Amino acid sequence: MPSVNQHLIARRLGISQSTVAGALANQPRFRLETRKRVLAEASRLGYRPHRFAQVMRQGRSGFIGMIQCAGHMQLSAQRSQLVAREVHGNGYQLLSSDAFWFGDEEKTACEVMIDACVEGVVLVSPTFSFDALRQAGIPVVALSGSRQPGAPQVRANIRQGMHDLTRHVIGLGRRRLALLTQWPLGPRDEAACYYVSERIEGFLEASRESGLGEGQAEVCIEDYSDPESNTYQVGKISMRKILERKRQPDAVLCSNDEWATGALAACKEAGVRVPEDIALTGFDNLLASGYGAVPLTTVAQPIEPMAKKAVEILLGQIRNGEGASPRKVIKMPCEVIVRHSCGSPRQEPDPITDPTRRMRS
Amino acid sequence: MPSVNQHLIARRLGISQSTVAGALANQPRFRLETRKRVLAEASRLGYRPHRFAQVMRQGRSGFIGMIQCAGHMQLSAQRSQLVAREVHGNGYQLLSSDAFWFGDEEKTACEVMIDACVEGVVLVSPTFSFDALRQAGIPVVALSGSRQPGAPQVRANIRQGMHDLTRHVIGLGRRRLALLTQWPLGPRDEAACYYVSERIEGFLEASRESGLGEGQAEVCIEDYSDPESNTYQVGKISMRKILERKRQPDAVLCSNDEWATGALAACKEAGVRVPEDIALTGFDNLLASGYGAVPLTTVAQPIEPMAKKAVEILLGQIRNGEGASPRKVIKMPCEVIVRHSCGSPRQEPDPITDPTRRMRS
DNA sequence: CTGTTAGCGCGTTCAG
DNA sequence: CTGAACGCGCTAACAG
Repeated sequence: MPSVNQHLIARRLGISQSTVAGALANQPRFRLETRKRVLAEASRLGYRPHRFAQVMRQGRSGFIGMIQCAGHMQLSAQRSQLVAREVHGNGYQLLSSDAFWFGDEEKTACEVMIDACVEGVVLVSPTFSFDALRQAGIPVVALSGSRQPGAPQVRANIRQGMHDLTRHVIGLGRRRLALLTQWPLGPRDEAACYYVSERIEGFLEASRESGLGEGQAEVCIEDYSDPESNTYQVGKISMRKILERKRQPDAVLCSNDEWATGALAACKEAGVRVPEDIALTGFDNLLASGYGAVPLTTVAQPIEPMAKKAVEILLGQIRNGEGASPRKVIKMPCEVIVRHSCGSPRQEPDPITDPTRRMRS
Repeated sequence: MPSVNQHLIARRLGISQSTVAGALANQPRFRLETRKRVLAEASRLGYRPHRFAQVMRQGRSGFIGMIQCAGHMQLSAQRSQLVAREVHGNGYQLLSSDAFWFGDEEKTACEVMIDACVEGVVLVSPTFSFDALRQAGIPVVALSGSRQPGAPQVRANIRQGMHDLTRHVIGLGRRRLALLTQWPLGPRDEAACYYVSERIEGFLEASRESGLGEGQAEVCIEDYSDPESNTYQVGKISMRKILERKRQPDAVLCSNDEWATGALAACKEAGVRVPEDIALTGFDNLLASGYGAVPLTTVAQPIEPMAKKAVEILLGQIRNGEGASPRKVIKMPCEVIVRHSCGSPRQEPDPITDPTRRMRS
């Protein structure tokens, strides 16, 4: 397709194609002058080697694939951007696609990758199993998302993040905590859904450590299965249910920032003040979270080091031929981002002297 | 690279490679039985044609490229998702990249596309000029973003959207309007920056139509050039400046939803109520905008028809060999989404009987 | 109806 | 030091 090829350069210089090939590869066996002439003519004509021909000849494509699930979510988008930078930094081209682009989800995405002869694939927040890739002998690494059979995974230490966040909230004097979370729609095996189960574990662990008793640390598992409604909406509806109760928590820990944003809206609607009446937290530290009506206290994942590590592992697999890390899981530490949605430290609220509780009828 | 090729199938069936090729292509000149046998053996061995070899032979790659600028922004991400679906629906593979992935911005992105022999490129919200593609003879279409020399563009009718929104706000009784907008950092020619100038025009036009006089429709052009700060932050800071004034507007129209969200936070900080004291609007109708503390009145672009149209035009260019639409601009209508941030219709506020003005000292 | 042959652009080997 | 020749996997024109 590129109209200017080695043959053309050769003809214009009155030499043979293979000489051009050798000169372009800077093989020392050619006279320096010849090499210079070839290079000059090549750049003058705007020569670019035909990648596809190179691939056919060399066997390796120089492509690394990236498949995201739900790249429209901000966190996923941030991750993929960092992966891309890392891939390019290592001299590869990136072929990216989104599983949601296709009707039949993961199947087509895998075929695209296989067809393009990618040397490896980074799965960004996968929600399906992409076993077809491994069966085709392509090295794979998962960056967050669900666990992939036989592939290493780099992910955040959700448990530690939730643990630290819970302790922070308790440290501010809150005593009736609720964790708002949701099982994913797909299969619920523990390994795949670590991001749910670790949130719960970290939450309960921190509560126990702080001496919170029965009913002081409640886990609310929402089973909201309408795939049409967006994440904010789910958070809003879930929070409404909590606000309808007789006895309300004084802190609600949401499983992500979108939920928390929706929950905030529900509070506002109901006349419940944040953080005075109820403390609210998110997870993931989205860009918007610091700039809403109530800046969110949340947990940040180390997305940059995570992306770096994932690509590093993949390249290791490609080079060492699968010899690197077989079924390893690398957990990287989260950090609590303190903003305004939990307020300042406060005493155990005295139900008699404290007039701030429950403004709604 | 794919270890199973036509040659292998041929050997196993005791026929020649070219027969296999013909049978796989379903050429009617072969016996039905032969074709069936070949197809069966092919699928049994998991044969997939080597795309790169096909490309070399046929000249066409079956790839369509997509370059986004700032794919981490939600609107851009939504657009690219729709483009992807459209591209696949037309039997092409999508090769996508983000100009921000590379250090040197557009240059590498173009090279990637050229190297991959894409047959055309959709530019999603481009902020640079991607002339290198056109120079390489690759058909291009821009979806929103800045105008590309010699390439058709599909974009929203920003002017009409802003016009309708302004009329809506005025219709609710607001009389001191401010439009908050910003010139992009790059070159400021009108054609490229229509999304700024059309906002201004639509705003002023609607104001004039409604009989608003001097000082009742103000355009505030922020020149905030710190590339580090995010969009929400810019909106917040810009709004703060307005709130510091002696005489404040009673409606602030922000140039996008992120700005409006940041502006909302600034109001909250300053004790200014939305919509009671100040009406606030956004633009783009992001997912979050309906679920914040104050659901945003905003303008929705018809992103789905836009994506469809852009791909349709590109395919036309590819097929008809540049003959389709040379330097056409297709504008598609926007729709005002009414939520809560402008409140209900109200009388001209009476400064004496109305106690709601300006709570801050 | 089937097989032989040529060549897409590149990199490598082997003669000269 | 240089060029001729080959083959990666595939398609298409042509010969049997």
